[in-house]
Amino acid sequence: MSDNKSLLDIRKMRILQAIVDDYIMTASPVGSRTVSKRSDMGLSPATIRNEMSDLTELGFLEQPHTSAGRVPSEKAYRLYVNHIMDSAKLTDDEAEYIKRHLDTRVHEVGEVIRQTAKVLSDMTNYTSMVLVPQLSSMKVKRISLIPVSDGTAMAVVVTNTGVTKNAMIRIPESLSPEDIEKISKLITQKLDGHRLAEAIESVLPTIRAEIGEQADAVCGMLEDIERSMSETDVEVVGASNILDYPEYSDAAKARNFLAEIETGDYLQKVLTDSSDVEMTVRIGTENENPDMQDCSVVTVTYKAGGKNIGSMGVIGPTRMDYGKVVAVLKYMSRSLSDILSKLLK
Amino acid sequence: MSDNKSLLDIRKMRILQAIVDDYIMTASPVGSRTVSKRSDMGLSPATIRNEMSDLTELGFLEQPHTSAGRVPSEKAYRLYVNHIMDSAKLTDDEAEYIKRHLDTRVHEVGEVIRQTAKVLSDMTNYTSMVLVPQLSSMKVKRISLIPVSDGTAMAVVVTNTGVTKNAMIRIPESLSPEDIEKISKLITQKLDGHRLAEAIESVLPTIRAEIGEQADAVCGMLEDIERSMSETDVEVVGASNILDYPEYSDAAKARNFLAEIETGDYLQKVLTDSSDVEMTVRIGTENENPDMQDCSVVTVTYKAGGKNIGSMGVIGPTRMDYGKVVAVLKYMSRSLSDILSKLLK
DNA sequence: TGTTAGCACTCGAGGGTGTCGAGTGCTAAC
DNA sequence: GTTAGCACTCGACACCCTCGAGTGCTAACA
Repeated sequence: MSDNKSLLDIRKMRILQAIVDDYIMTASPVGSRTVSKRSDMGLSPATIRNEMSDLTELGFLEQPHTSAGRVPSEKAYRLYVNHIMDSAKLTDDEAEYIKRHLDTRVHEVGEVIRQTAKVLSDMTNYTSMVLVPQLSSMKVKRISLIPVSDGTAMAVVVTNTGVTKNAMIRIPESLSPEDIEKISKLITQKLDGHRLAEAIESVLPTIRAEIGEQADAVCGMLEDIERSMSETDVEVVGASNILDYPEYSDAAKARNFLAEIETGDYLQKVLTDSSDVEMTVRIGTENENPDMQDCSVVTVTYKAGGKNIGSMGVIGPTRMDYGKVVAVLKYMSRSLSDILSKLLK
Repeated sequence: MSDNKSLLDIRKMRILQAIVDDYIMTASPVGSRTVSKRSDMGLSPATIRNEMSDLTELGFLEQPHTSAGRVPSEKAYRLYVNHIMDSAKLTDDEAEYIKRHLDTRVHEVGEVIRQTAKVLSDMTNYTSMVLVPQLSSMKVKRISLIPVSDGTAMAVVVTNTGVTKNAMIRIPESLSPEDIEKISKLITQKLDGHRLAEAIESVLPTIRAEIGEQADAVCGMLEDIERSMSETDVEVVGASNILDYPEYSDAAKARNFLAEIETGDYLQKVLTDSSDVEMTVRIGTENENPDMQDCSVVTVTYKAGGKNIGSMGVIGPTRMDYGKVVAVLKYMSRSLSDILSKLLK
């Protein structure tokens, strides 16, 4: 892939960039005349045509039909993202906008995540998604069990970073509220400072030793808790934005896209798969999901206390403004990381 | 409005019904020939035409242009819903489908609500919404406070019906976990069996008397809790279904509609406004929201233990299949009420 | 050798025209 | 009161034409 760069001389690169830039703005095929005028390289359309012909042969451009302009191929976007795109700086206005709308006084993680998704979508006018920080990687500080009715209780897990999550779990009907409180204290004490998944295995024997008879019940409860803790939540905003782009003016296509967004399965998969890579860009068919193969997904991670705890991303047409999206995402990643680091102490 | 019935003789009614039925299916203007054939009244198209002309004059039909068929007006839908529509029975298959997909073994309210919304949307192919049972009308059984970090705690409210809700609240930094536990027990004891809103007023003085110094803090906490308990959650499923209907083939229109659905504000308003009326139907411009004025919203309430605790509804084009929607909603209302009544004991 | 002007060619978009068919309203006859 | 007949309307659709943007090729130029 990095061969691409050496394959193309500077001029071809500049022409390709001009074409991609133009196509990103207009969504209609770009002709040699336009490139000649727009790119201040002082070349005539004829020359540009020759170069464009080469670029087409090399697979960077595609021709919808003989006498239309050229359209960038996925390969071109890939090259653009990897080598050409000058990771645009945000304008002062944009940075200002983000600052103003990410309310740092908010004291709840969920609220911060929602705000982040909103800002991300508003800034880019694409669909945004933010993975809610995942507990499984954090250390447990407290697990509280609250009796709800005979047979069910709510478990609230608090991590050392202050992120919380709760789950309804089934409990043996025989347990009294007092029993539950006892168990609650016991498991908090045993799990404190451990990661939930690994702690369960190492700690269970101890628990079993201490409270013989109810051990099985506790064991089941911990498994319930672990299961629901490992469920990931995604905050999605701006799904309807996709209808602003002509590539989705076909109702059936838009429908498939939106239905996929609505279930969230693919988004969740992308975000969790990308949650340890600082930045990923999936262009068109690089998405496994068929309904997503003419859009692109860009993700970045965010941290708290120097450690990756989640990721977020933007979904738009393949012809998205990669420069802006990357700039916004990087900036937002830093902002969110700062806020969370403070919030979670 | 009920005059309408007397205004129209039986034959006009039957013709109108035939037109509405046909238009609901096809979404294209209905001509006299079609009515003549479809409705087995043995009348020639010419006769039908005379009647249709009258119906147009009376405001029940509209003519897109001179030589198209007629389209039902909102007034016609209103009449249809109020008087004509035979509140269709579900087919056995449909009832079976609902039974199969509403898993009665699920033991968590939230999950039941999500399932309900899903089934509702799948059955009708419109957008569905279900209001999560509201706590404010229920009696508190327990309020647990769980320390999360200095300055914040999570409050979990459990009602006598077993519905739970939690909220992050701010607490004075000076409170130790032990203090919090004490307060937690105190307010549970004081509020047990009362409705949250009214209890706060009546109980606060007692609390104030018992724990002088921290009373203000507790007071603030209770207000925080009350505020977030009165927030209503709505589960929405099938927003993208609207793109299946030609009336939303215009991207801009679809966009507005979906954006409105996405914020959920209007849906929430409709559901809460309707949460004490067994069934409501809002047709077209009967919706206050401009973006919703060419769709209809039908809602029903659901109960637990004989008492209304929430509502749910379906949103679709004005030309929706009211008969089916009403039948499904009524059936689902009973099903959900049954499930919740058992679940919440 | 790289660049450019010129030119014939292609093809979609858009506008105009004509036909077709569904539908109407009116009138007169049953 | 119902119906057949008829002239009329109007959108949908197919067809044709023109226009313009764009191409590829060739030959001339620096």
